[in-house]
Amino acid sequence: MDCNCVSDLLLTSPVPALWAPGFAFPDWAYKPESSPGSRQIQLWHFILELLQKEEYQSVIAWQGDYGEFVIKDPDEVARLWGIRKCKPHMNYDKLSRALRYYYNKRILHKTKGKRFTYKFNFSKVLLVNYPLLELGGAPLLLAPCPGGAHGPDCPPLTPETLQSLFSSPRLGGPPGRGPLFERQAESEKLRLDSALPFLGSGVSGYSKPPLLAPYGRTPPFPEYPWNFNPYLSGAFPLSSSKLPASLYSPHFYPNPLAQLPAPVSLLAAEGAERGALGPAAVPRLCLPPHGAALPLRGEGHGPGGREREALGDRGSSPPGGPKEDPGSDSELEITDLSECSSENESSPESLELKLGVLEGGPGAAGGPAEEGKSPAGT
DNA sequence: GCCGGAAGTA
DNA sequence: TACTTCCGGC
Repeated sequence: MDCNCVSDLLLTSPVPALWAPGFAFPDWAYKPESSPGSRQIQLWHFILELLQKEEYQSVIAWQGDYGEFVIKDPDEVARLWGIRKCKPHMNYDKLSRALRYYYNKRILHKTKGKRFTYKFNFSKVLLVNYPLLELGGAPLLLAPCPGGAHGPDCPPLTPETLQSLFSSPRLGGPPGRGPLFERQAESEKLRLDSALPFLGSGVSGYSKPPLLAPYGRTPPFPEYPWNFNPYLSGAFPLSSSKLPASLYSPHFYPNPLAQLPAPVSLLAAEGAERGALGPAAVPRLCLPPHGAALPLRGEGHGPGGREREALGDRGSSPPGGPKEDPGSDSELEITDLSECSSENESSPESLELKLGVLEGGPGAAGGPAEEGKSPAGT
């Protein structure tokens, strides 16, 4: 059965890189065709998309530790996921089951004690998709740290370094050549998991930076090193709309899996995943230290809410309203499950959801999130 | 709410 | 393969 949902629209949209503390997901992370093992949108991609969109702040948002997010409105997230997948009967129970399958894959894990709160294992996400950063000929990565140092001895990769890897300050530079490509020295190696403590198992010695005042999508930029706010939607030092095109060019993000011997890629991913292999067994990604501190982060975002019939009451604007979003970087549109085939027995009028600014921005169509939702709680 | 087994689906 | 659906148990 065909599903003629709007997912295609959404998925082929140029979604900008989104945040990770000190790291931005390249746009391939949001493309179904980049989804490992599947041509369809994967749930974690979808979650990232929502997290990236400002208009869904009241539905799902980054919170707590790096990589951690809270589903403020489980029903709404489930509804959106159902729309995307043409599963009108989707609910949070089912969605959460899918999320739980990510536990074993180490893509996600649950933040215990916090309702509706999960945490991304970015190392897995990254390495599965991008096990080896092929640096246009520059020998890179997956090599032992200088001096044979491994593990804790390996200089950590700082957010700044990661930032530099995926941003291109040289706006006039040759396309497809970010700072990463300027690093030619063999000693320049990248090691993701030591620098991004939220990566890996989720258990690390990383101590949380001081909390900031309640954060919003308007970041207190000065508070962040390299102008980076992990809580900004699509947080990136530069507004995504201002990011150099080269940042998203396929040249900049070749698919290493297509270029590398499978064993190497697999080993990298596997090593990062398990973290159990000895250092000699698993090539590590290393880069020299930059000495930059981890970005501070904000906290204290107000609770969202959840009270909505699965496909019924939608409505108004999210708290703060889906404002005009002239700078919106994606052209997402979720319209109607009626376009789904057989499975969709919902009333056509029950679903009309606009994401992003396909035409006139989210405000034009009314955001999916509602006003005055009560805090999630049951 | 959360977990994970089991069976089914595309 | 990546969920979806259902469900018993905690």
